[in-house]
Amino acid sequence: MDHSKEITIYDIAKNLNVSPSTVSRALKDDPTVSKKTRKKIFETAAQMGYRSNPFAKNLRQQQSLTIGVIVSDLDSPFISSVVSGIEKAAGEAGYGIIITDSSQSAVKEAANAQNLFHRRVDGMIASLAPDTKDLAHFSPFVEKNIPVIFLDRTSEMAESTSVVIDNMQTGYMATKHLIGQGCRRIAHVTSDLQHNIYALRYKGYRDALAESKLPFEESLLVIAEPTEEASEAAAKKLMGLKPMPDGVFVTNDFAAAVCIRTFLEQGVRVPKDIAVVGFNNEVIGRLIKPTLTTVNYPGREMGEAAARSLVNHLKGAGNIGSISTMTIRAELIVRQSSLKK
Amino acid sequence: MDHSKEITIYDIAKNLNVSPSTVSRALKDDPTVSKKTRKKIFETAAQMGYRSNPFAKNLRQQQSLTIGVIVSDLDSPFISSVVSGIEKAAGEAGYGIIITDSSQSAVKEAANAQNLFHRRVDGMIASLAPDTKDLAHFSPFVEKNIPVIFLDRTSEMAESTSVVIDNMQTGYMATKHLIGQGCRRIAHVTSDLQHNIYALRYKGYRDALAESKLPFEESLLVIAEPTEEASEAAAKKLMGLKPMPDGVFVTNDFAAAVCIRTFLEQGVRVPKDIAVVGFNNEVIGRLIKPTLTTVNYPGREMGEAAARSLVNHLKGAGNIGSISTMTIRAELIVRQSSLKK
DNA sequence: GTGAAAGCGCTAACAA
DNA sequence: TTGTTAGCGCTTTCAC
Repeated sequence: MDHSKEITIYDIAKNLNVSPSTVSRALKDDPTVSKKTRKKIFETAAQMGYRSNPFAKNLRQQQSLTIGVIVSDLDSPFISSVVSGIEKAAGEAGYGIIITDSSQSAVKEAANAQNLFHRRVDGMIASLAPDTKDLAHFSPFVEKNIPVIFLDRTSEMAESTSVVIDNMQTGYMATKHLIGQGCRRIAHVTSDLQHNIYALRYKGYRDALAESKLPFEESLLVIAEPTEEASEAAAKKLMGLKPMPDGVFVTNDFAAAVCIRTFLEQGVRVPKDIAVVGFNNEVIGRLIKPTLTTVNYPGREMGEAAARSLVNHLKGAGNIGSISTMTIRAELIVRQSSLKK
Repeated sequence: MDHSKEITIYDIAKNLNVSPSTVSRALKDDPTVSKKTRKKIFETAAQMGYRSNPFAKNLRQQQSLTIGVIVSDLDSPFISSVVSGIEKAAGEAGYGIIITDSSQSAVKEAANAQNLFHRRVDGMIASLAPDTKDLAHFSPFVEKNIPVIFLDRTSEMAESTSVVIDNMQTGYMATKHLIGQGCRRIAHVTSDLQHNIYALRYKGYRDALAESKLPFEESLLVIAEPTEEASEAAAKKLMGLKPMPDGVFVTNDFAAAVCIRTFLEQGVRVPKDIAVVGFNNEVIGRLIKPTLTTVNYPGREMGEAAARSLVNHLKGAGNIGSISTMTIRAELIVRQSSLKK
């Protein structure tokens, strides 16, 4: 397509009356090349407008300096902060990232995995789709010894490195906080418990209740996808319970915000009648009234941690699976929506 | 690193007693290869676990099937929806995307451009950093005839294809709406007017005022970056004006939300005392009280449009610059914050 | 319908 | 310190 010819190391070599290998070496700042020639080569390279050809390099070295990323929904605040962290850490290490979005579909996830496999990424970071059941689409990577790091949404099956937060701990922490505020009848609005991140948060919630000898009934557990409609329905369901719960732990900020809005519309006061804790520390939490107590889920840090660990591994530390799970600290951010005292 | 050997077309060829060229042809479904051998080759390729080597292919064909993307802040709702649109359209056309984030810095943007240039992307999509003044870092692409599409944040200097919304029109539309609601003294909170997207919205605002013969004074124009502090300060500034404005057009939803919160805290009623229109249609707009009237800025569509147009061009339609600007329709979403009637 | 052979640009033995 | 050479895996012209 472009007709301005590409400069190669051969052109530089000819121009300077040295051999291509010398140029190649010089360009890598190899000290076996004399300082003087190195300098000369650098200069003419720049002046001739040389750019190295990564394809030739990759072909030779069998590596792409590229990391494949699969996420479930790029267009979400949490994921985009994760990706931004990955991009940062990978970029600093000289790696590029190829991003694919599974749109929450296991089928598309598998297609993306295949695609990235064929593009010969050096490593993978994946956040699984909600409905991903088996990990067969990652086995080509395993066979070829291409490291895969799972992030946030992992699978128990995965015998691999993953970066997660301590979901159980966060569930426990959030519930404990509500108990500390005097709540005695605490509900839990969450998503599909098949998924381990939700199952673990649920377990933390139950543990906290049990520890404080507070009762649990099935009706206090509401499963609702974090859509506007479902969250509104969930809130109404809670209001219908007798007696009404005096606290609720919602595993998503957006859903929590919708719940609060619904409560207020019906004259239920927050936090006085019902205290609310959300999850994710999204920006909305600071803007609604009352401001939202939430769990800060450090997406950026998680992305950075995943990428850094992948790169370290790639750069030949070589100790596969030396760490199998990295747990990033999540913290409770207390705001108005949960403060009864 | 991986010891399980890679299968090449030579292995397949040997296995089947045909020549590598036949295999190469067959794998591309070239009809000059007999149907029978084609089928056999496909089967053994699959069975042997062959994957084509994109580096060799790229080296031969001088193209990477990759699009470089530069954004100013990946971790923002608008940008992430843009990227998600790019990913979708590019992926459908068989292109991968390499994403880089300039963190709003012109310097980093230039570094990213260089990086992508060296990675030999086939095309580029860029959303400029706020402080990017000159476009020198894109000239290597121009010289090599690599198409660059600018998105959203463009530059007048750019003699290239760009995808934008009609910013002037949105400014006009938003202001006109406020006028229609009976506002007579309308303020404008926006960012650095050096940047054309803000300059154009401002012009639209002024045009609407002029058309309705409404007065404008300098004090009605408040420049504030969309941070929490600056937006709060902006709101306070407006409340201090005498007489106080009865309407305000804020060029960012988050900033608008902070303004509303600040107004309400000081006992200023929205929309009764002051009507508010935001910009971007972010999710917060639906959750705050009152819900926020805003301009819907279709990030996903813009990303898709940019990628599709780039890919078309790449696939050899070849008509460089046949379209120089694609304008995507933006629309006003009316909610409570602006309804005086 | 199929094969032989050259070459894309680079790196890394090995030689000098 | 520098040069020679082979080869990474693929495509494509030209020949058969």
